[in-house]
Amino acid sequence: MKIDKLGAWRRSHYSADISPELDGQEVIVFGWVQEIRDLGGLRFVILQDKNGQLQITIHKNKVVAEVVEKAKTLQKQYSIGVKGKVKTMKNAPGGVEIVPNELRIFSVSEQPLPLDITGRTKAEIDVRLDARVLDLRREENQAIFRIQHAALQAVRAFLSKQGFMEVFTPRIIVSATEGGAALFPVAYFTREAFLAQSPQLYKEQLSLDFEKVFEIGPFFRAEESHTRRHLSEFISVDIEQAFANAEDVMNVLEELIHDVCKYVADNCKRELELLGHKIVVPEIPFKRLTYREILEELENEKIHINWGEDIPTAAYRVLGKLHPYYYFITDWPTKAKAFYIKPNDDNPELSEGFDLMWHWVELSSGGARIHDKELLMKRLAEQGLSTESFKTHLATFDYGMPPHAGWGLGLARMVMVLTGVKNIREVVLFPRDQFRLTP
RNA sequence: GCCCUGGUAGUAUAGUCAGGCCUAGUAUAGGCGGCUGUCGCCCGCCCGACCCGGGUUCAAAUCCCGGCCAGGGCGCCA
Repeated sequence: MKIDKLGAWRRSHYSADISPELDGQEVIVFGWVQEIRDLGGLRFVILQDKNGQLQITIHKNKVVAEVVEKAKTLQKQYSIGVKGKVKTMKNAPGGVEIVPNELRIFSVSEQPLPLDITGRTKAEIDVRLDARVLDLRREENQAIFRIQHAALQAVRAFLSKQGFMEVFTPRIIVSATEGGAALFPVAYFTREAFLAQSPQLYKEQLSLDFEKVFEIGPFFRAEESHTRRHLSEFISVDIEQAFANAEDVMNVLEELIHDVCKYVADNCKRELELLGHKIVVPEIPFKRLTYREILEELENEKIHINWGEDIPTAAYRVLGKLHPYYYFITDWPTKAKAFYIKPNDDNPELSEGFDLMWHWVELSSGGARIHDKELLMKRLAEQGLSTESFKTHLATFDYGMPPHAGWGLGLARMVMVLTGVKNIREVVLFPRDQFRLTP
Protein backbone atom coordinates (compact mmCIF):
# COMPACT_ATOMS: atom_id res chain seq x y z
CA MET A 1 0.00 0.00 0.00
CA LYS A 2 1.38 3.35 -1.09
CA ILE A 3 1.19 5.94 1.67
CA ASP A 4 0.68 9.58 0.72
CA LYS A 5 2.46 12.53 2.21
CA LEU A 6 0.74 15.46 3.86
CA GLY A 7 2.81 17.74 1.64
CA ALA A 8 1.37 21.19 1.17
CA TRP A 9 -2.19 20.15 2.07
CA ARG A 10 -3.68 22.03 4.98
CA ARG A 11 -7.19 21.71 6.33
CA SER A 12 -9.62 24.33 5.03
CA HIS A 13 -12.59 23.22 7.15
CA TYR A 14 -13.54 20.89 9.97
CA SER A 15 -16.43 18.54 9.28
CA ALA A 16 -18.74 20.61 11.46
CA ASP A 17 -18.02 23.71 9.36
CA ILE A 18 -19.13 22.16 6.09
CA SER A 19 -22.60 23.52 5.47
CA PRO A 20 -24.90 23.60 2.42
CA GLU A 21 -24.08 27.30 1.97
CA LEU A 22 -20.57 26.30 0.87
CA ASP A 23 -22.04 24.56 -2.21
CA GLY A 24 -19.54 24.45 -5.05
CA GLN A 25 -16.56 25.53 -2.94
CA GLU A 26 -13.38 23.47 -2.96
CA VAL A 27 -12.28 22.30 0.47
CA ILE A 28 -9.62 20.13 2.08
CA VAL A 29 -10.74 17.97 5.01
CA PHE A 30 -8.77 15.57 7.17
CA GLY A 31 -9.83 12.80 9.47
CA TRP A 32 -10.41 9.08 9.87
CA VAL A 33 -12.68 6.70 8.01
CA GLN A 34 -15.50 5.92 10.40
CA GLU A 35 -17.78 3.91 8.11
CA ILE A 36 -18.05 2.83 4.51
CA ARG A 37 -21.33 2.12 2.76
CA ASP A 38 -20.76 0.60 -0.65
CA LEU A 39 -23.77 0.53 -2.96
CA GLY A 40 -21.90 -0.70 -6.01
CA GLY A 41 -21.44 2.20 -8.35
CA LEU A 42 -21.91 4.56 -5.44
CA ARG A 43 -19.80 4.58 -2.29
CA PHE A 44 -20.26 6.63 0.87
CA VAL A 45 -17.27 7.17 3.12
CA ILE A 46 -18.03 8.72 6.51
CA LEU A 47 -15.08 10.80 7.62
CA GLN A 48 -14.73 11.73 11.28
CA ASP A 49 -12.55 14.50 12.65
CA LYS A 50 -12.39 16.04 16.09
CA ASN A 51 -15.54 18.06 15.54
CA GLY A 52 -17.88 15.59 13.91
CA GLN A 53 -18.63 13.58 10.80
CA LEU A 54 -18.87 14.29 7.10
CA GLN A 55 -19.99 12.25 4.11
CA ILE A 56 -17.65 11.77 1.17
CA THR A 57 -19.62 10.54 -1.84
CA ILE A 58 -17.93 8.68 -4.68
CA HIS A 59 -20.02 8.17 -7.82
CA LYS A 60 -18.27 5.73 -10.12
CA ASN A 61 -19.03 7.85 -13.17
CA LYS A 62 -18.74 11.33 -11.69
CA VAL A 63 -15.38 11.06 -9.94
CA VAL A 64 -11.99 10.57 -11.59
CA ALA A 65 -11.07 6.89 -11.96
CA GLU A 66 -7.93 7.25 -9.85
CA VAL A 67 -9.96 8.42 -6.83
CA VAL A 68 -12.59 5.71 -7.39
CA GLU A 69 -9.88 3.03 -7.35
CA LYS A 70 -8.18 4.49 -4.31
CA ALA A 71 -11.46 4.82 -2.43
CA LYS A 72 -12.01 1.08 -2.91
CA THR A 73 -8.95 0.36 -0.74
CA LEU A 74 -10.19 2.41 2.22
CA GLN A 75 -10.85 0.68 5.53
CA LYS A 76 -12.18 1.87 8.85
CA GLN A 77 -9.72 4.03 10.77
CA TYR A 78 -7.56 4.89 7.80
CA SER A 79 -6.22 8.37 8.29
CA ILE A 80 -7.05 10.34 5.16
CA GLY A 81 -7.30 13.73 3.50
CA VAL A 82 -9.84 14.70 0.89
CA LYS A 83 -9.75 17.59 -1.54
CA GLY A 84 -13.09 18.09 -3.20
CA LYS A 85 -16.15 20.16 -3.84
CA VAL A 86 -18.93 20.76 -1.37
CA LYS A 87 -22.28 19.66 -2.74
CA THR A 88 -25.68 20.41 -1.31
CA MET A 89 -27.65 17.16 -1.26
CA LYS A 90 -30.89 16.65 0.60
CA ASN A 91 -30.30 12.90 0.89
CA ALA A 92 -26.95 13.40 2.63
CA PRO A 93 -26.54 13.65 6.41
CA GLY A 94 -26.75 17.33 7.29
CA GLY A 95 -27.85 18.05 3.72
CA VAL A 96 -24.31 18.29 2.45
CA GLU A 97 -21.54 16.04 1.10
CA ILE A 98 -18.08 16.22 -0.45
CA VAL A 99 -17.39 15.07 -3.99
CA PRO A 100 -13.66 14.26 -4.02
CA ASN A 101 -11.17 15.30 -6.69
CA GLU A 102 -8.21 13.93 -4.82
CA LEU A 103 -7.76 11.47 -1.98
CA ARG A 104 -4.69 11.03 0.20
CA ILE A 105 -4.18 8.05 2.49
CA PHE A 106 -1.77 8.94 5.29
CA SER A 107 -2.02 5.79 7.36
CA VAL A 108 -3.74 2.43 7.23
CA SER A 109 -5.26 0.28 9.98
CA GLU A 110 -5.20 -3.37 10.92
CA GLN A 111 -8.40 -5.33 10.31
CA PRO A 112 -10.41 -6.39 12.10
CA LEU A 113 -10.08 -3.69 14.73
CA PRO A 114 -10.04 -4.84 18.38
CA LEU A 115 -13.40 -3.18 19.02
CA ASP A 116 -16.28 -1.68 17.11
CA ILE A 117 -15.50 2.03 16.75
CA THR A 118 -19.12 2.86 16.00
CA GLY A 119 -20.08 1.50 19.42
CA ARG A 120 -22.98 -0.52 18.03
CA THR A 121 -21.47 -3.74 19.29
CA LYS A 122 -20.66 -2.80 22.86
CA ALA A 123 -17.30 -3.76 24.30
CA GLU A 124 -16.56 -4.29 27.98
CA ILE A 125 -14.62 -1.65 29.88
CA ASP A 126 -11.55 -3.87 30.10
CA VAL A 127 -11.45 -4.45 26.33
CA ARG A 128 -12.05 -0.76 25.73
CA LEU A 129 -9.24 0.35 28.01
CA ASP A 130 -6.82 -2.12 26.43
CA ALA A 131 -7.44 -0.37 23.11
CA ARG A 132 -8.04 3.02 24.65
CA VAL A 133 -6.94 5.29 21.79
CA LEU A 134 -9.30 3.43 19.49
CA ASP A 135 -12.06 3.56 22.11
CA LEU A 136 -11.52 7.31 22.27
CA ARG A 137 -12.41 7.62 18.59
CA ARG A 138 -16.06 7.30 19.58
CA GLU A 139 -17.79 10.64 19.70
CA GLU A 140 -19.45 9.87 23.05
CA ASN A 141 -16.05 9.29 24.61
CA GLN A 142 -14.59 12.43 23.08
CA ALA A 143 -17.57 14.31 24.49
CA ILE A 144 -16.57 13.31 28.03
CA PHE A 145 -13.15 14.86 27.67
CA ARG A 146 -14.42 17.98 25.97
CA ILE A 147 -16.72 18.42 28.94
CA GLN A 148 -13.77 17.95 31.27
CA HIS A 149 -11.87 20.59 29.32
CA ALA A 150 -14.78 23.00 29.57
CA ALA A 151 -15.07 22.33 33.29
CA LEU A 152 -11.37 23.06 33.76
CA GLN A 153 -11.69 26.30 31.82
CA ALA A 154 -14.57 27.31 34.06
CA VAL A 155 -12.60 26.36 37.20
CA ARG A 156 -9.55 28.39 36.17
CA ALA A 157 -11.63 31.37 35.09
CA PHE A 158 -13.67 31.36 38.30
CA LEU A 159 -10.77 30.95 40.70
CA SER A 160 -8.63 33.51 38.88
CA LYS A 161 -11.48 35.99 39.02
CA GLN A 162 -11.76 35.33 42.76
CA GLY A 163 -8.11 36.27 43.19
CA PHE A 164 -6.61 32.79 43.45
CA MET A 165 -3.24 32.14 41.82
CA GLU A 166 -2.38 28.81 40.20
CA VAL A 167 0.61 27.07 41.74
CA PHE A 168 2.48 23.79 41.40
CA THR A 169 3.71 21.87 44.40
CA PRO A 170 6.08 18.88 44.40
CA ARG A 171 4.95 15.44 43.26
CA ILE A 172 7.99 13.91 44.94
CA ILE A 173 7.88 14.18 48.70
CA VAL A 174 10.03 12.88 51.50
CA SER A 175 7.63 11.98 54.27
CA ALA A 176 5.44 8.93 54.43
CA THR A 177 3.68 10.17 57.52
CA GLU A 178 1.20 12.73 56.30
CA GLY A 179 -1.82 10.64 57.06
CA GLY A 180 -3.72 7.47 56.48
CA ALA A 181 -3.52 6.78 52.77
CA ALA A 182 -0.70 4.57 51.54
CA LEU A 183 2.07 6.13 49.46
CA PHE A 184 3.93 4.87 46.40
CA PRO A 185 7.67 4.73 47.08
CA VAL A 186 10.07 6.24 44.55
CA ALA A 187 13.82 5.65 44.22
CA TYR A 188 15.17 9.20 44.54
CA PHE A 189 18.91 8.97 43.81
CA THR A 190 20.30 7.36 46.95
CA ARG A 191 17.23 8.03 49.07
CA GLU A 192 13.68 6.77 49.25
CA ALA A 193 10.98 9.27 48.45
CA PHE A 194 7.24 9.05 47.74
CA LEU A 195 4.68 10.24 45.23
CA ALA A 196 2.53 12.98 46.72
CA GLN A 197 -0.96 11.97 47.78
CA SER A 198 -2.11 15.58 48.19
CA PRO A 199 -0.73 19.13 48.02
CA GLN A 200 -2.06 19.71 51.54
CA LEU A 201 1.03 20.81 53.43
CA TYR A 202 2.51 22.87 50.60
CA LYS A 203 -0.68 24.74 49.78
CA GLU A 204 -1.10 25.59 53.45
CA GLN A 205 2.44 26.93 53.51
CA LEU A 206 1.85 28.97 50.35
CA SER A 207 -1.17 30.65 51.91
CA LEU A 208 1.43 32.45 54.00
CA ASP A 209 2.94 34.04 50.87
CA PHE A 210 0.22 34.30 48.25
CA GLU A 211 -2.89 34.17 50.47
CA LYS A 212 -5.11 32.60 47.80
CA VAL A 213 -3.69 29.71 45.79
CA PHE A 214 -5.07 26.88 43.73
CA GLU A 215 -3.57 23.83 42.13
CA ILE A 216 -4.87 21.37 39.56
CA GLY A 217 -2.75 18.28 39.32
CA PRO A 218 -2.34 14.54 39.71
CA PHE A 219 -1.90 12.79 43.04
CA PHE A 220 -1.23 9.21 43.94
CA ARG A 221 -2.63 6.81 46.49
CA ALA A 222 -1.54 3.21 46.86
CA GLU A 223 -4.91 2.03 48.14
CA GLU A 224 -6.24 -1.35 47.07
CA SER A 225 -9.59 0.21 46.39
CA HIS A 226 -11.84 -1.78 44.13
CA THR A 227 -14.71 0.53 43.32
CA ARG A 228 -16.07 2.58 40.45
CA ARG A 229 -14.99 5.84 42.08
CA HIS A 230 -11.35 5.28 43.14
CA LEU A 231 -8.12 5.31 41.15
CA SER A 232 -4.46 5.14 42.10
CA GLU A 233 -3.76 8.32 40.14
CA PHE A 234 -6.31 11.11 40.14
CA ILE A 235 -6.54 14.81 39.37
CA SER A 236 -7.34 17.04 42.31
CA VAL A 237 -8.48 20.65 42.25
CA ASP A 238 -7.20 22.25 45.46
CA ILE A 239 -7.50 25.69 46.96
CA GLU A 240 -6.12 27.30 50.10
CA GLN A 241 -7.08 30.74 51.36
CA ALA A 242 -5.54 32.85 54.10
CA PHE A 243 -7.64 34.75 56.66
CA ALA A 244 -10.65 32.57 55.94
CA ASN A 245 -12.74 30.02 57.78
CA ALA A 246 -14.62 26.91 56.64
CA GLU A 247 -17.74 28.84 55.67
CA ASP A 248 -15.71 31.20 53.47
CA VAL A 249 -14.22 28.38 51.39
CA MET A 250 -17.52 26.51 51.29
CA ASN A 251 -18.95 29.60 49.63
CA VAL A 252 -16.14 29.53 47.09
CA LEU A 253 -16.78 25.84 46.45
CA GLU A 254 -20.51 26.09 45.90
CA GLU A 255 -20.15 29.11 43.65
CA LEU A 256 -17.49 27.25 41.69
CA ILE A 257 -19.72 24.18 41.27
CA HIS A 258 -22.57 26.42 40.17
CA ASP A 259 -20.37 28.22 37.62
CA VAL A 260 -18.92 24.98 36.25
CA CYS A 261 -22.36 23.42 35.81
CA LYS A 262 -23.66 26.52 34.09
CA TYR A 263 -20.62 26.87 31.82
CA VAL A 264 -20.71 23.22 30.77
CA ALA A 265 -24.50 23.25 30.27
CA ASP A 266 -24.19 26.36 28.07
CA ASN A 267 -21.08 25.40 26.11
CA CYS A 268 -21.29 21.63 25.73
CA LYS A 269 -24.80 21.14 24.37
CA ARG A 270 -23.72 18.79 21.59
CA GLU A 271 -21.53 16.76 23.96
CA LEU A 272 -24.32 16.41 26.51
CA GLU A 273 -26.70 15.36 23.76
CA LEU A 274 -24.24 12.72 22.57
CA LEU A 275 -24.10 11.39 26.12
CA GLY A 276 -27.84 11.64 26.63
CA HIS A 277 -27.24 13.63 29.78
CA LYS A 278 -28.85 16.77 31.17
CA ILE A 279 -27.11 19.08 33.62
CA VAL A 280 -29.33 20.68 36.21
CA VAL A 281 -27.57 23.85 37.33
CA PRO A 282 -27.83 23.71 41.12
CA GLU A 283 -29.19 26.52 43.22
CA ILE A 284 -26.88 28.01 45.78
CA PRO A 285 -26.36 28.02 48.69
CA PHE A 286 -26.21 24.24 49.02
CA LYS A 287 -27.86 22.62 52.02
CA ARG A 288 -25.61 22.37 55.06
CA LEU A 289 -26.20 19.36 57.28
CA THR A 290 -24.21 18.76 60.42
CA TYR A 291 -22.70 15.40 61.19
CA ARG A 292 -25.13 15.14 64.11
CA GLU A 293 -28.13 15.82 61.86
CA ILE A 294 -26.87 13.15 59.48
CA LEU A 295 -26.69 10.61 62.31
CA GLU A 296 -30.26 11.48 63.30
CA GLU A 297 -31.52 11.10 59.75
CA LEU A 298 -29.80 7.72 59.51
CA GLU A 299 -31.29 6.71 62.86
CA ASN A 300 -34.75 7.37 61.35
CA GLU A 301 -33.75 5.03 58.53
CA LYS A 302 -32.85 2.36 61.13
CA ILE A 303 -29.11 2.79 60.60
CA HIS A 304 -27.25 3.32 63.84
CA ILE A 305 -23.82 4.92 63.87
CA ASN A 306 -22.04 5.76 67.09
CA TRP A 307 -21.06 9.41 67.42
CA GLY A 308 -17.49 9.86 66.23
CA GLU A 309 -17.50 6.97 63.78
CA ASP A 310 -17.09 7.41 60.07
CA ILE A 311 -20.13 6.89 57.84
CA PRO A 312 -20.04 3.60 55.90
CA THR A 313 -20.84 3.43 52.19
CA ALA A 314 -24.21 1.74 52.70
CA ALA A 315 -25.29 4.63 54.93
CA TYR A 316 -24.08 7.17 52.36
CA ARG A 317 -26.23 5.46 49.75
CA VAL A 318 -29.26 5.95 51.99
CA LEU A 319 -28.30 9.60 52.47
CA GLY A 320 -28.05 9.98 48.73
CA LYS A 321 -31.68 8.92 48.41
CA LEU A 322 -32.72 11.46 51.07
CA HIS A 323 -30.64 14.24 49.49
CA PRO A 324 -30.44 13.71 45.74
CA TYR A 325 -28.41 16.85 45.02
CA TYR A 326 -25.35 18.72 46.28
CA TYR A 327 -25.05 19.16 50.06
CA PHE A 328 -22.42 19.81 52.67
CA ILE A 329 -21.80 17.72 55.75
CA THR A 330 -20.30 19.96 58.42
CA ASP A 331 -19.24 19.83 62.05
CA TRP A 332 -17.48 16.49 61.84
CA PRO A 333 -16.03 15.05 65.02
CA THR A 334 -12.45 16.25 65.32
CA LYS A 335 -11.18 12.73 65.85
CA ALA A 336 -12.68 11.58 62.53
CA LYS A 337 -10.76 14.21 60.58
CA ALA A 338 -7.13 14.74 59.62
CA PHE A 339 -4.68 16.22 62.10
CA TYR A 340 -4.57 19.63 60.42
CA ILE A 341 -8.34 20.24 60.52
CA LYS A 342 -9.17 22.94 63.03
CA PRO A 343 -11.22 22.01 66.10
CA ASN A 344 -14.10 24.32 66.88
CA ASP A 345 -13.05 27.11 69.25
CA ASP A 346 -16.07 26.65 71.54
CA ASN A 347 -16.35 22.86 71.33
CA PRO A 348 -13.07 21.15 70.40
CA GLU A 349 -14.84 17.78 70.06
CA LEU A 350 -16.27 19.17 66.82
CA SER A 351 -14.15 20.31 63.90
CA GLU A 352 -14.43 22.90 61.19
CA GLY A 353 -14.05 20.19 58.54
CA PHE A 354 -16.66 19.59 55.85
CA ASP A 355 -17.43 17.31 52.93
CA LEU A 356 -19.26 18.23 49.75
CA MET A 357 -21.54 15.42 48.68
CA TRP A 358 -23.44 14.74 45.48
CA HIS A 359 -26.10 12.16 46.23
CA TRP A 360 -24.00 9.53 48.03
CA VAL A 361 -20.60 10.38 46.53
CA GLU A 362 -18.01 12.57 48.23
CA LEU A 363 -16.83 15.18 45.73
CA SER A 364 -14.70 17.33 47.96
CA SER A 365 -13.49 17.63 51.49
CA GLY A 366 -12.01 20.59 53.23
CA GLY A 367 -12.12 22.80 56.25
CA ALA A 368 -10.44 25.43 58.31
CA ARG A 369 -6.87 24.48 59.25
CA ILE A 370 -5.00 24.73 62.48
CA HIS A 371 -2.58 27.65 62.25
CA ASP A 372 -1.38 27.47 65.85
CA LYS A 373 1.82 25.44 66.03
CA GLU A 374 1.31 24.15 69.58
CA LEU A 375 -2.17 22.88 68.77
CA LEU A 376 -0.97 21.31 65.52
CA MET A 377 1.76 19.43 67.38
CA LYS A 378 -0.78 18.25 69.93
CA ARG A 379 -3.06 16.97 67.15
CA LEU A 380 -0.17 15.18 65.44
CA ALA A 381 0.59 13.38 68.68
CA GLU A 382 -3.08 12.46 69.20
CA GLN A 383 -3.12 10.82 65.77
CA GLY A 384 0.06 8.92 66.50
CA LEU A 385 2.20 10.92 64.07
CA SER A 386 5.71 12.05 64.88
CA THR A 387 6.41 15.78 65.00
CA GLU A 388 9.95 14.96 63.84
CA SER A 389 8.80 13.94 60.34
CA PHE A 390 6.82 17.18 60.02
CA LYS A 391 9.74 19.34 61.09
CA THR A 392 10.04 21.37 57.88
CA HIS A 393 6.28 21.83 57.71
CA LEU A 394 6.05 22.86 61.35
CA ALA A 395 8.87 25.37 60.89
CA THR A 396 6.68 27.41 58.55
CA PHE A 397 4.30 27.95 61.47
CA ASP A 398 7.01 30.05 63.10
CA TYR A 399 6.95 32.54 60.22
CA GLY A 400 3.54 34.09 60.76
CA MET A 401 1.14 31.41 59.53
CA PRO A 402 -2.24 33.09 58.96
CA PRO A 403 -5.58 31.50 59.80
CA HIS A 404 -6.47 29.63 56.63
CA ALA A 405 -8.90 27.19 55.08
CA GLY A 406 -9.25 25.22 51.87
CA TRP A 407 -10.55 22.15 50.10
CA GLY A 408 -9.70 19.51 47.52
CA LEU A 409 -12.12 18.48 44.78
CA GLY A 410 -11.81 15.26 42.79
CA LEU A 411 -11.90 16.32 39.15
CA ALA A 412 -12.93 12.94 37.76
CA ARG A 413 -15.77 12.62 40.25
CA MET A 414 -16.97 16.07 39.19
CA VAL A 415 -16.80 14.97 35.55
CA MET A 416 -18.81 11.85 36.43
CA VAL A 417 -21.53 14.13 37.78
CA LEU A 418 -21.33 16.42 34.73
CA THR A 419 -21.52 13.54 32.24
CA GLY A 420 -23.69 11.02 34.07
CA VAL A 421 -20.99 8.37 33.64
CA LYS A 422 -21.01 5.79 36.43
CA ASN A 423 -17.44 4.45 36.26
CA ILE A 424 -14.50 6.73 36.98
CA ARG A 425 -12.37 4.74 34.52
CA GLU A 426 -14.49 6.09 31.68
CA VAL A 427 -13.79 9.72 32.53
CA VAL A 428 -10.01 9.29 32.76
CA LEU A 429 -8.02 8.92 29.55
CA PHE A 430 -5.60 6.30 30.83
CA PRO A 431 -6.82 5.20 34.26
CA ARG A 432 -4.51 3.66 36.83
CA ASP A 433 -5.76 1.26 39.44
CA GLN A 434 -4.33 -1.62 41.44
CA PHE A 435 -4.53 -3.92 38.43
CA ARG A 436 -4.03 -1.63 35.46
CA LEU A 437 -0.69 -0.04 34.57
CA THR A 438 -1.12 -0.07 30.76
CA PRO A 439 -1.80 1.44 28.34
C1' G B 1 -7.33 -7.34 52.41
C1' C B 2 -12.46 -9.87 52.53
C1' C B 3 -16.72 -11.31 49.65
C1' C B 4 -19.80 -12.13 45.18
C1' U B 5 -20.09 -13.04 39.98
C1' G B 6 -17.97 -14.37 35.62
C1' G B 7 -14.11 -16.13 31.50
C1' U B 8 -17.39 -19.28 24.49
C1' A B 9 -14.56 -16.32 17.34
C1' G B 10 -11.70 -9.39 16.62
C1' U B 11 -16.24 -7.66 19.55
C1' A B 12 -20.87 -8.89 21.95
C1' U B 13 -23.84 -12.85 23.22
C1' A B 14 -26.90 -18.13 23.28
C1' G B 15 -25.81 -22.75 25.35
C1' U B 16 -23.79 -24.39 31.67
C1' C B 17 -28.79 -24.84 36.68
C1' A B 18 -31.08 -30.59 34.95
C1' G B 19 -23.47 -33.82 30.92
C1' G B 20 -25.03 -36.83 25.15
C1' C B 21 -29.39 -34.29 19.66
C1' C B 22 -22.87 -28.70 20.34
C1' U B 23 -18.50 -31.65 14.04
C1' A B 24 -21.07 -25.05 19.49
C1' G B 25 -26.26 -21.10 17.48
C1' U B 26 -26.88 -15.65 16.66
C1' A B 27 -25.40 -10.51 15.79
C1' U B 28 -21.57 -7.45 14.44
C1' A B 29 -16.62 -6.91 12.61
C1' G B 30 -13.32 -9.14 8.78
C1' G B 31 -12.63 -11.65 3.49
C1' C B 32 -14.82 -12.49 -1.57
C1' G B 33 -18.81 -11.32 -4.98
C1' G B 34 -23.29 -8.35 -6.34
C1' C B 35 -25.93 -3.73 -5.97
C1' U B 36 -26.17 4.33 -7.98
C1' G B 37 -28.68 7.75 -2.54
C1' U B 38 -26.86 5.11 1.77
C1' C B 39 -27.26 7.26 6.78
C1' G B 40 -27.28 0.50 12.23
C1' C B 41 -27.85 0.13 3.73
C1' C B 42 -29.15 -4.51 1.54
C1' C B 43 -28.29 -9.67 -0.67
C1' G B 44 -25.21 -14.30 -1.34
C1' C B 45 -20.92 -17.10 0.05
C1' C B 46 -16.70 -17.63 3.36
C1' C B 47 -13.44 -17.09 7.78
C1' G B 48 -13.36 -17.47 12.97
C1' A B 49 -14.22 -19.48 19.72
C1' C B 50 -15.45 -23.18 24.59
C1' C B 51 -8.99 -19.13 29.67
C1' C B 52 -4.94 -22.83 31.45
C1' G B 53 -3.90 -27.48 34.08
C1' G B 54 -5.80 -31.72 36.52
C1' G B 55 -10.03 -34.89 37.88
C1' U B 56 -15.03 -37.50 37.58
C1' U B 57 -17.61 -40.09 33.49
C1' C B 58 -18.95 -44.64 28.33
C1' A B 59 -19.47 -39.21 27.29
C1' A B 60 -17.49 -32.43 29.68
C1' A B 61 -18.33 -25.72 26.87
C1' U B 62 -21.58 -27.89 30.77
C1' C B 63 -19.89 -31.25 37.03
C1' C B 64 -15.45 -31.10 40.75
C1' C B 65 -10.37 -29.21 42.27
C1' G B 66 -6.21 -25.85 41.47
C1' G B 67 -4.27 -21.67 38.83
C1' C B 68 -4.55 -17.25 36.00
C1' C B 69 -7.52 -13.19 34.39
C1' A B 70 -11.72 -9.83 34.58
C1' G B 71 -16.02 -7.14 36.51
C1' G B 72 -18.47 -5.56 40.88
C1' G B 73 -19.54 -4.86 46.33
C1' C B 74 -17.37 -3.93 51.12
C1' G B 75 -13.24 -2.25 53.71
C1' C B 76 -9.21 0.99 53.09
C1' C B 77 -9.08 6.10 51.27
C1' A B 78 -6.18 14.06 54.29
